[in-house]
Formats: sequence, structure tokens, C-alpha cells
Amino acid sequence: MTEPTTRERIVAQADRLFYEHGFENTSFATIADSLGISRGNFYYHFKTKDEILDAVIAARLHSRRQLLDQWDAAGGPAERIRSFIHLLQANQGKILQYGCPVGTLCTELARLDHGLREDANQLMTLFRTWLRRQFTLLGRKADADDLAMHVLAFSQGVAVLAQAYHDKQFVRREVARMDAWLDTVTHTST
Amino acid sequence: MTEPTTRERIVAQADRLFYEHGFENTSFATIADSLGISRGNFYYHFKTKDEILDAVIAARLHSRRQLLDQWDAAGGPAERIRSFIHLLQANQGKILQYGCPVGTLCTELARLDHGLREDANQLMTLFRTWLRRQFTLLGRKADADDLAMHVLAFSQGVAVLAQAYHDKQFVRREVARMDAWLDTVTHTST
DNA sequence: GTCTATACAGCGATAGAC
DNA sequence: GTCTATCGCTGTATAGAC
Repeated sequence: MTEPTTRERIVAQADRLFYEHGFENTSFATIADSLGISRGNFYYHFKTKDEILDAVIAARLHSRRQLLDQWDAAGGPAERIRSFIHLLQANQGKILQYGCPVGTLCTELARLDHGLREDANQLMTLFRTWLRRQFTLLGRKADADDLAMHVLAFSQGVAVLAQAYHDKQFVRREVARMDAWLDTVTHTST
Repeated sequence: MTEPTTRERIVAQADRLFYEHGFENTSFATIADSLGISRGNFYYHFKTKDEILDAVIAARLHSRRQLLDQWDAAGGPAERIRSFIHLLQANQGKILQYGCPVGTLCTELARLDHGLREDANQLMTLFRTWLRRQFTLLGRKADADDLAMHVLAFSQGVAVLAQAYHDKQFVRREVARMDAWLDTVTHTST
């Protein structure tokens, strides 16, 4: 295990802070102070704030791809989709506090009309494409993207309300409902 | 029809700008300039930015209550829930651009850890309570709140993805899916 | 690579003239 | 009730010493 570089430490910290407090609401000073490095040093590694955002999005893409690769390595498509649905419960603590890391970033950048908006959307699309593939493998080729978007909408909606109300029971109920829905999809031919 | 007061004009404009660009991203200068009034005059009507936010939330609560009152005046509970579901399509243009006015505000204030967070949540709760009442009237007393939350989660999830992808067809499909779901709820006894 | 010091713009907020 | 002028703070970003 090699020691992380300063650059890597900055990206990891920015990733966390952008998630917990938002991109706009996180300043250079906050990131630098929380790492114990100076603002000046900061600019040696990243010329602008957008460059950090870019690196954070790239890091998230990388980590999410690894997660999907893990799921791909084991189980069938139905089991994999279930892993995605259950992610809401696995990350429940964070989601109740900060919402979905993907959804909240897309929403914030859309609102700021930010240039890297489409890059953030790539994160959402990563899951969309992956889900679509799983539904295709299940024999739902014709409406695979429709079903993928439905699963995404479910997870985003639950995340928004879970954060607003801090309600674990609600998450549990909705995940169970989605599990039941997935059963009907799995056991139906097109 | 009486001429709107300066205060009313400020609230209306802030309401619009907070929705379109977010609370944090909207400055006094932006609001004042867009109304053609000076920053100084601004502070005669509102001492702090939070006071404006408070007024905007109150205004939204008022307008949404009026909408629900209209729905209550005509049709049965099933028809009313359908009106709520179809709101996503009625306001499609705005939602594709700016998301849900209720959800995005709750998400932003949660993230800012803002003092008026709970007041924004009241907006969500207004719809939650109203939906719960409709499901109770449908004879689903036991799980009325569960169903209400499910409908809310649906609308929030669709709004997030509709904004990210600017996809009208997706909204249409999800609304149709929700309509079908409502049929199964309506025609099932507890 | 890391630091201190600083420039400069924009923010929320205040004082006081009209 | 509306204006101009200005303060103090924080934000992003830069320059230059070590």
C-alpha cells in the first residue's frame, strides 16, 4: 500500500466535503484547513475549483465502476439489480444525512448551470447503462432502458425523502416494495 | 385587483429566482437588479436573507394550499391523487429545467444545514398529509401514510431524473406507470 | 512541493441623505 | 419608502520566498 499523494488526499477530502456540504458550499479554505495544508499549496495541484470538481467526478466514476465490476463478477442479473436496490439500505446512514451522492451532485450542477453538469450526469448514466444491461440479460430487451430509468427514479425519490424526513422505516418499506416489483419483472416474459 | 406592494414584488421575484437558481446562488443584488430597485431599499423590507426565505416558504405554502383546496372542491379521492400525479406533466417545462420546487428546496436547505430546513419540509408535509387523507378516504386507513410517501417518492425521483436528462418521454412513461399503480390500489380492499 | 502574503470581486448588511 | 455610499467578511486566484 503506497502512501497517498497530496493530490490524492485533496481529491478524497473534496469528494467527501462536496458530498456532505455541496460543491458551492465547500470553499478552498475548508478543504485546505481540514487537510492541514495551505491554500497556496492547493493551487499547485489544482488551478481552479472546477479542476477539483472534475477530479472528484472522475474519482467517483472510478469507484462506482469498481463496485459494478464486483457485482458483475458474482450472481445473475436479477441478483445484481437487487444489489443496486439494496444499496439504499447499505448506505442508509449517509443517505439519511446527505442524500444520494450522484443525485445531489447532478441536481446542484444543473441548478448552477455548471459546465461540468454533463460530466456529473455521466455518473448517473453509468448506473443507467449497467441496469439496462442487466434487464436485457433478463430478456427485457425491448423496455430495458425504461426499466433501468424506473429503478433509478425509485432510488432518487427514496433518497430525497429519506434525507428530508430522516426516516429509516420508510427506506425499508420502499426497498421491500421495489424487491416485490423486481420479482414481477423477473417472472414475466415480454 | 390591487397593485402589488414592493414587498410582494420582492417575494414573488425571490420565489422565482430561488427556484430557478437556488437559494444560496441567488444574491440580494440579483433580486434587486431584476426588480429595478436598490439594495438599500431591499433592507427596508427584509432585514436578512433568511427573512426573505421565510417569506418565500410562506408564500409557497399558501399557493400550494390553494391548489389542494381546488382539488378538494371537485372529484373524489382517487381523482385528486391523479391530479397530483399529473402535476409532473402539467409543470413539465419547469420541472425539466429546474426540478421540483419543493424537493430541490428541501435538498438544498438540508445540505446547508439551514435553520429554516424544517419550514421547507412543511411544504413536503403539506402534500404528504393531503395525500394521506385521500388514501384514507379510499379505505386504506392502515397504510395511508405509506402510500402517500410512495407517491411523493415517485414524484421526487421522476423530477430528479427528468431534470438530469431533460426527458419528456420518460416523464410520460412514469406518470402512466403510476396511473396504473393507482388503479391497483383503488380496486384493492385492505 | 510547500509556504506566506496579497490582489480583487462579490457577498450580506448598515448608515444616513432625500 | 427609496436612494447612494460604504463597511467587513469570505471567496477564488496569483506572486513570490523557501
